[in-house]
Amino acid sequence: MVTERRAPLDRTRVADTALKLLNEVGLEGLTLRAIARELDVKAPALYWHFKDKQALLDEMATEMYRRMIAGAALDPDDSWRERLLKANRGLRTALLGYRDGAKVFSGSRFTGIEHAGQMEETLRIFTAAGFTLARSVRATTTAYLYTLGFVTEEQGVRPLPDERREGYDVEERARMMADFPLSAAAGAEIFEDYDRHYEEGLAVVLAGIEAQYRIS
Amino acid sequence: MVTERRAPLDRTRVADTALKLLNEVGLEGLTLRAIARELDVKAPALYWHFKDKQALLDEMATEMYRRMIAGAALDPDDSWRERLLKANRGLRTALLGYRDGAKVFSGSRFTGIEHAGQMEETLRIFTAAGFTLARSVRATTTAYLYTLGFVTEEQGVRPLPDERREGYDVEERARMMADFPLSAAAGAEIFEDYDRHYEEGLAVVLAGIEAQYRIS
DNA sequence: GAGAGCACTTAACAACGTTAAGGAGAGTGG
DNA sequence: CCACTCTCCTTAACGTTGTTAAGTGCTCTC
Repeated sequence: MVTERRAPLDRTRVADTALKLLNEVGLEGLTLRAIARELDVKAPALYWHFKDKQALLDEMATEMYRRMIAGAALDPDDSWRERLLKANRGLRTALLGYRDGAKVFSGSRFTGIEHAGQMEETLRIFTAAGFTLARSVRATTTAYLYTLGFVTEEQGVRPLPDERREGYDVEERARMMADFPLSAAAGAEIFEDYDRHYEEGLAVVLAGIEAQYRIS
Repeated sequence: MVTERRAPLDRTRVADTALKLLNEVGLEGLTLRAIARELDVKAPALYWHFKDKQALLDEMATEMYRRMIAGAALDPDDSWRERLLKANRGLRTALLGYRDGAKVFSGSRFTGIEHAGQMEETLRIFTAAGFTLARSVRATTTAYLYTLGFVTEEQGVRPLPDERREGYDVEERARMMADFPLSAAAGAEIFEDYDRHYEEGLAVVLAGIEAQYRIS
C-alpha cells in the first residue's frame, strides 16, 4: 500500500502560504498556529524551517520583493526619472497587494542579497546620469521613504484597496473640526483618492531631486 | 489614623508612565502588566481608564504630539519654508525621543482634536503664501510622510540615538555585496550620519514643493 | 445610615510564541 | 538484514499576553 505523504515543506512554501493567509486575516491574525493549519501541519513544525516568527516575516518580505521585481521588468535604458517613478509605483502596488503589506515590509529585513541586483541597476542609472553616488542614494532613498510612509498611512485607513477601516468618516471629522475650517476642509484631501495624491507627492519628490541636484 | 491612599489614576498619568517605560523596554516589552506594576496597580485597573491597549497607545501618541508642540513654540510669522522645516525637524526629534517612537506614533490615532490647532496654523501659513488648500495639504503631507518613513527606518537600525541594533554591520554588508560595488559602497550612505541624510532629504522635498508649485 | 457610583482587586480564560522530547520514515554502511 | 543517522514532523507543555467577570472597599449624596 502506498501511503500518500505530503511533500516536505520548505521556506518558500511556508512564506507563500503565510502571504496568502495575511490577506485574509491581517498581521494581527497571522499566528503560527493558523499558518501551520493552512499547511496541514502543527505549529512547532515551522521551527524546523525558521528560527522564529521574525525569520518567517523576513522571508515573507523577501518574497514580496521578489514578486515585485518579477512583475516589473525594468528597462536598463530607463532614464533616472522613469526608473524612479517605475520603482516606487511598483513598490506601492506590491505593498498594496497585501493586507498590512507596508508594516510587514518595513518591519523586516531581507534574508539574502537578491535585492542588491535591482539596487545596483538603479544606482548605475543614476550615476551614469551624472549623480554622484551619495546623491544617487539620497535621491532614491528619499523617494523610497516617502513611498513607505505613504503606504503605511494609507493601509492604516484602507487595509486593502477595496476596504475601509472604521472610524474614518470624513464628514464626522469635519463636524468635529468645525472650529478649524482649513483642517476640516483638508479631510477630503487627506483621506480620499490615494492614487492621485500619491502621484502628486511622488512628482514633488522628483521635482525636488531635479531642482536640488540640477540634473536634467 | 490617616491611611495613605494613592491618588487615583487618570489617562494622562497612565500615558506618561507608559511613555517612560517605553524607553526602557521598547514596544514589545511594553505590556499592560509592566505598566501597571510601574503605577503600583494591577493590570485590569487600566481597563477602567482605557477600553483596550490600543486606546492607551493612542493616548501615548497624543501625548507625544502634545509634548512636541509644547517644545516647539512655532512663530505665526514663519514663512512656509521655515514652518515646514521646523515642524518636520520637530517631529523627527520628538519621535527619536522614544524607543520605537515612530512605530507607536504611526500605528495610533489622536484621541482628540488638539492637533487641529497646529494643523490649522500651518495651513493658514501655506494658503496665505499663495498655495491652494489642496496644494498646502499635498506639500505638508508629503514632507510629513517622508519624515515618518525616515524615522521608522532609522529606529529600525538605531532604537535610541545612542544605541545600535545588532545585525547591521556596514563592513560585513559590504563584503556580502562584493559583486555589487555601487550597492556595497552605498552602505555608508544609508546606515550612517542619519542627521545629515535626513536634512538632505527634507531639502529635496522642500525644493520639490517650490519647483512643482512655483511659489517663492 | 442606605444607596449609588467610582476605582480598584482577585481570579480566570483563551490564545500566543516557543521549547523539549520523542517518533516515523528514508537513506547509508557494514 | 540490521543498526545507525538524519530529516521532518508530532505531542505536550511552559510562561506570558490581552482581556473579561465578579467582587470589594471607599466616598459622596439623599
